[in-house]
Amino acid sequence: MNLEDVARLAGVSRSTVSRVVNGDRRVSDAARARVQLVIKEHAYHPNASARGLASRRTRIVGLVIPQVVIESFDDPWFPVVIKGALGACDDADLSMMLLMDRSLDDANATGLFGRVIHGRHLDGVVLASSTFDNPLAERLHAERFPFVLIGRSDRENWSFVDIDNRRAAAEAVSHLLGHGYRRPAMLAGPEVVIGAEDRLDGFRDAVAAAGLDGAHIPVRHLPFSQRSAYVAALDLFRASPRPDAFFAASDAMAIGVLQAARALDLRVPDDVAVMGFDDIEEGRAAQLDLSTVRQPASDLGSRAVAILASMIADPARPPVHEWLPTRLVLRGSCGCGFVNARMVESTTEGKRGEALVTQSSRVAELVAYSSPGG
Amino acid sequence: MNLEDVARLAGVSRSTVSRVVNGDRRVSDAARARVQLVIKEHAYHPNASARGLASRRTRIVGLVIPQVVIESFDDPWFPVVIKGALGACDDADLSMMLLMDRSLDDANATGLFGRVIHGRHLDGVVLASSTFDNPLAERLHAERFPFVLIGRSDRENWSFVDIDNRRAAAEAVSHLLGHGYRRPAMLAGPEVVIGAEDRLDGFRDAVAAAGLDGAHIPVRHLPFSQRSAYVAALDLFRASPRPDAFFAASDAMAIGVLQAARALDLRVPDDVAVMGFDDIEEGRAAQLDLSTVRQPASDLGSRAVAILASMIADPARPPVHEWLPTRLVLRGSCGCGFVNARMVESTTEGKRGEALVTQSSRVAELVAYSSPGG
DNA sequence: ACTGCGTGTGGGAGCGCTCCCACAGGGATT
DNA sequence: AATCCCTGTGGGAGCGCTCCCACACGCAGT
Repeated sequence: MNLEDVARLAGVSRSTVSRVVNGDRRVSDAARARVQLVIKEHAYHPNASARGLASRRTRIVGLVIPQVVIESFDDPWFPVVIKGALGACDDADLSMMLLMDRSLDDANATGLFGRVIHGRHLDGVVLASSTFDNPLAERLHAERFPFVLIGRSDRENWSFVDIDNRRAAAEAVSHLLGHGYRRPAMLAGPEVVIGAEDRLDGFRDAVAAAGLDGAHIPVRHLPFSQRSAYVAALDLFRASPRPDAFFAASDAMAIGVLQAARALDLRVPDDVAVMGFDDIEEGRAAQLDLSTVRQPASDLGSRAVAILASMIADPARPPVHEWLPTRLVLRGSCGCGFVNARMVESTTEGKRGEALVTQSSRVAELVAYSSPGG
Repeated sequence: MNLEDVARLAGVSRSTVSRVVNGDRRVSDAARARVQLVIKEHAYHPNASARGLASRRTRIVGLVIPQVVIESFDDPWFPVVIKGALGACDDADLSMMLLMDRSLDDANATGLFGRVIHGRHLDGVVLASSTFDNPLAERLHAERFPFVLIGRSDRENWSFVDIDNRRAAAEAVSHLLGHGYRRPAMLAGPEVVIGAEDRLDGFRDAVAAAGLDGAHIPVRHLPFSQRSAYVAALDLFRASPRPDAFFAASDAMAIGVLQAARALDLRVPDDVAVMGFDDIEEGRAAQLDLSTVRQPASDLGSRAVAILASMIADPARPPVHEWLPTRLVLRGSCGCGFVNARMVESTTEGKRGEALVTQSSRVAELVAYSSPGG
């Protein structure tokens, strides 16, 4: 069953069928009705390859998974991004191809870069790897291949979606320090990841704003995993002076800190307070009572795809920089529970008013707080 | 840059270039060398759409994510399957498209089934949804579209890869009951999932083998999530008689049981023993000390793709039923820790000697065990 | 009547491959 | 010397679409 067959059965030309299939309005109602009937009765579906060949559009977009994520797939952040991206693809009538970073690194012809990008398998890609050094994006840009980053970039003409990591982190840490803790420590992510460094900068902003001397504050750069954080926290807990508040760059890491605290019989938040980042499902378990920063991982994926779709539709489109809102979620581990404060939530809007989701900000109503540490 | 251009530059015909590109051996060394040089110098890559149109092969396979998984993406099992599948695609020079189950359910022409399957976007699909009722597989089979299931099926002519859930579960529960617990309970998965029911059957096998009366043993059908298990376990702990051993159909559920035990100040494994299934990364954290059944999730994904690739290459190929090995991983929560037994591991080979991975079986050396429950 | 324009329709020429068939030339077989 | 096969090569005919151009037709403006 192909276009020609449908045309014959409907008593029209190939062109007319093509117009009906592609939603061209310049078709008479009578012809359209006949064609649609034939299409439905014979379950006709246009051949993707033929379409791709003729139109130079495959309607497939790629989602590139960074090597870091593939290695430790226990980070629940990425699956949620995938889910969001997949939903947006569905809405835009696109298909989504999953690609591994390393396949694209390959400078040779044999790698996926050649086969997939040069072979015009895809119309564009979403890159979830927002590292400072990004040779893949560099190359895509050089070849004028449409792409969107998840995670900001300094390059003005690259499109991205991101959250304001620095501001969100600063806000969270300011809240943490507001409970009176004086010896904060940070478990930061890998140094090459922009978002991780932004969270560290936000941490430093808050530390400075609290009037603490940043010079002696411990900061550890680690993979985004529970295990690495567990080990690092154990180590820091044995140091002197012992930290009384931890800011972790991800919830998985924060859970590692909680485990380390439990292993050493330290009470949370009495002996040590913990603030995470992400608001993953596991962290929401009642017993952990983990305070954290909620980020819209699913929206990050879906907005990236939506922007990519618009770039593909209009290559002349100027680059888009979209900031999504985060939200401080206060449970007990930051000290709110300890001081018997009322559970509060406050909100960080997306930067520069570009936020798509707007949420009303509830003012914190802390009943009282005291300094547990020193 | 296309085939024709390469041919002209190399001084050969289009056909010869095509042969070189596709690894046809019937080309002289001289001609091959010249063509390869031109290809390399001009970074030529065959156009995927044109190839697909002419050869009726896209070299893209789909991985269908079940609706259940997409909804609760906190189950770390599936990302690992994806990772394995992606690796196998890379090896076989295939691309992988991610699809949602619901898109395919759509009986209408507009759904992905029409666009992707009928539109010949794909050469085949891997279905990770191994439910008893599987209309999607039914339809694919009816249309002679290549597919492989992850999870067994009763249909003889459908290919699948799976683990022997029943035997692995029976072995795990037998071990658990071997420590002397007399009031086991099971937190089973959703009733529609074949693998979940197999684990339940294995549980019942072990219960019967231990001479216990299965009639009064609590079994709860739940989603594969930590939270649902937490709630169910709390409930069961309040019943009388209180269970003294839990078998959970997944590690996430087992962790929910551990949390419930902690919430009620029950000691593990003194007051209650717990056995999980999956051996996910989180479950390996030292403090949880969770005994479980390790399953090769990554291999499940990669083998499914490999089998699919062979089916695509040879459509006449008889269906493949492949069983991968599991392994009982004994930590403390099953009672081994409690009774001060030596840490042991034993192995379940894949059924019928079809196992790809063979591991030597270490004989359990339990020093002693006693019945904590009564 | 001639021109102009907007709408609906048809047909040709690709898009860049693969696959089949034809055929040249050299060596082995009759 | 004629025949056969085997290897290496070239060219034609698609694959099933999209896109462009041509053109018929009706209706207003001159």
